[in-house]
Amino acid sequence: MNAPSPNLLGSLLELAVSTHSTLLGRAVHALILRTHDIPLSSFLCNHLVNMYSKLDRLNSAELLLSLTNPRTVVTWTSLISGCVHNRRFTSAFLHFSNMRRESVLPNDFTFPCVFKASGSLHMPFTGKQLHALALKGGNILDVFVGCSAFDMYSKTGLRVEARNMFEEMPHRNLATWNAYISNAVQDGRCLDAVAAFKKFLCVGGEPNAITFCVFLNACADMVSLELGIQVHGFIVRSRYREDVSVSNGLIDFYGKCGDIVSSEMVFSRIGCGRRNVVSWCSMLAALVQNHEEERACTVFLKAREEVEPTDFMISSVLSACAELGGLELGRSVHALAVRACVEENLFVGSALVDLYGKCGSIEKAEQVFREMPEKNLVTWNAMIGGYAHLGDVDMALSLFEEMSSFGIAPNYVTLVSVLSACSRAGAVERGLHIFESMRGRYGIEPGAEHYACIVDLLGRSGLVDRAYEFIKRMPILPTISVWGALLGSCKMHGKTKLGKIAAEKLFQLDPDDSGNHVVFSNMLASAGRWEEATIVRKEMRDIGIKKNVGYSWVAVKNRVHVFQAKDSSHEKNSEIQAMLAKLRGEMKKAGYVPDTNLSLFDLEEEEKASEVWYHSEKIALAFGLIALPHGMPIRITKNLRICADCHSAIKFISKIVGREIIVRDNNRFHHFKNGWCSCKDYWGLGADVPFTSMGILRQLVLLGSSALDGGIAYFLVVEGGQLLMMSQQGVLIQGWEMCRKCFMGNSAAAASELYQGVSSKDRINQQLEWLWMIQSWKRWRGSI
DNA sequence: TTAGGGTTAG
Repeated sequence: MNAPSPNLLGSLLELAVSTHSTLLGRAVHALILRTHDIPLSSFLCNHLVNMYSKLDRLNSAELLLSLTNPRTVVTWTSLISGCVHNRRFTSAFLHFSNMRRESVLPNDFTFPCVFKASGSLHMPFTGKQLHALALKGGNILDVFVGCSAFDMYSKTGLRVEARNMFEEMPHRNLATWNAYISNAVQDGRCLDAVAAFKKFLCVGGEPNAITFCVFLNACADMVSLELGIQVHGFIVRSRYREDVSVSNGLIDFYGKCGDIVSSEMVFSRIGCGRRNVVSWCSMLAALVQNHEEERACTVFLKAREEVEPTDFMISSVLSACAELGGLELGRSVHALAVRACVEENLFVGSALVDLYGKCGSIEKAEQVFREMPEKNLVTWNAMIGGYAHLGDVDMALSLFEEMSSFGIAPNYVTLVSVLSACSRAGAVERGLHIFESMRGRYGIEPGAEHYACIVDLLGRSGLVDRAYEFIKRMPILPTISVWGALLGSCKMHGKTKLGKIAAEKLFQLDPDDSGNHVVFSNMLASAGRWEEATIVRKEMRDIGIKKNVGYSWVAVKNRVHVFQAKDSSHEKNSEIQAMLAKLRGEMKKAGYVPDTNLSLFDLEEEEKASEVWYHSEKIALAFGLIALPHGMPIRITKNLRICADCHSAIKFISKIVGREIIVRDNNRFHHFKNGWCSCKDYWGLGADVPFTSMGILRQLVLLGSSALDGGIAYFLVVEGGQLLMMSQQGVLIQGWEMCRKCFMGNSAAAASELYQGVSSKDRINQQLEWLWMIQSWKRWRGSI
């Protein structure tokens, strides 16, 4: 056999790089060693160094470099560029200085790499030294070098140097202008970006896909829908009409401007064949940004049919889950993250901490937080927010201190969490102290959310009048949340007169919200002012505000059982009623008195007691007690807030039956155990907006814990009251029994059928999947 | 005849 030519081998190594295949790279390396004499030529060595460093196999690349003779600037630049490519900027500098130690001079290819490294590491002084070196060698005149130096100055915040660099450039090309516009946008100088774009067009420049994307970002940041629409028109007339990345930029732009309909239009225009993972992510992010979390989850499930999940996609959908309180879907997405090896990603990790914190699984949030190799402010905020959610002021404050000891400065969001933790825990003095030191100590101007926290803090602790005085002295206009906090406190402490003031402000600011009307009428009702309460209810009806219908549901085996108030339609109704009667007797003995304040009509006491007694969450709980094995926690979900009576009743029941009961309402989680609730009797005073429609109930995704064990996610989808199982690609698994068999390890055929729905890009991937499968099965068997 | 700049999503 003739030895393959160096050119052919070089091309094969390039192929290995472009397909991210270390396997191919190593195979070609082996072929080279078999067919070529040692020492290898510099040409082949350079290719090998490049291949290994691009594929992030730095040890191999360094070893190859040490064997290369002579080592030229090409050898070194191959290694350095690979480091930069894999964001190993410090290694890039290490090799750069090793190169200089061998007296090898950097060239026009080396400088862009090291400029990028210093820009990314925010090292302006190193950047300046490099600039001096590039001036001395004359490399700065090169358009690539000049552009990357300009980019470095922009990214390290040296605006004057950046501008000088741009103005002194002998040549500018499309990339230079793109870099200019992009940095202007990132710097918040959007008008400058627009001016540059116009100037670029004036000097006869022809924009490309990147120019459009970057420019659309400027439009989105200025929320200039009009300008963006003009650019859209421009794009439609250009040859970038069909360009996927430009379309993705448009989806993002419309999403940021709140025009979700246009985002969807652009998305659907791309079509199935051409849309890529970024298209899906942009669409997903646009929905999340516009608070369409349920649709975002649906889009995510559809995206899974076409593309492999990325860290971007997973973190976006996790934030949708967190907003919805969708612990089950969130857990299955966590499993996907493990499988996709992105669970350590900064954004994914932060989103997981946020999800578990918001869903009340604080131990899980702590675990993810502790295990994250890298944290940023968002991560810390998510964890502090988790403690705030629980009302654990001590943990929230100690983490806040710890964060400062790591040299991380808090921001607006951090202080909202810290203050809300104080208010939930009734830590009035500490809360006020932190609020007063916001400007001086942390340099943060208090915003509406901070004021709302303080109103809540004062009001909740009974200082309702002081809270009102505080509002009157506010330097900014009080928002819905500020008045909402006051109304809630008034209801809590029976301050009807002040409550009326707050309610009237709320009706002005947010006339369509049913929650405010409900809280107000309930406040009047609990003060015995039934006539006025009835008037508010009538007003609500007259202007067409309806109180949302409450549902509670509980999952038992492979079915979700949904209940409404006074529901008697369930097939086990007689057993449910018997259970309720039994509980009622035992609770009465334990000292339970029905809290009828929240039953909404002017009824006799006896009738009111029975109204609250038949709330949907109590019926769901009674059913759970009948249907779920003893010792198993009962998880109930409710689309509205849990009422005070049910909250008190479930505390009693948790002690009587010795069971853990977890109720997830539209606002938060309640973890009942031995007569106590994790919320410490606080569950927010927010509006009574249902967190989920019945639509999502059908889409509700549940997940058995076994799936998390092996990092394999199956979606259990509720459809028509039946639980169905779906693979990650959205393929329906026929028969729950088969899946069970598969986990029992009884049927290899069932397992392989299950796996038909899972795409395997190459054999290695498939083997890994099988490995996961076997491991999870072993772990599952070990646990029973 | 091997190495390079600007890049849409959170």
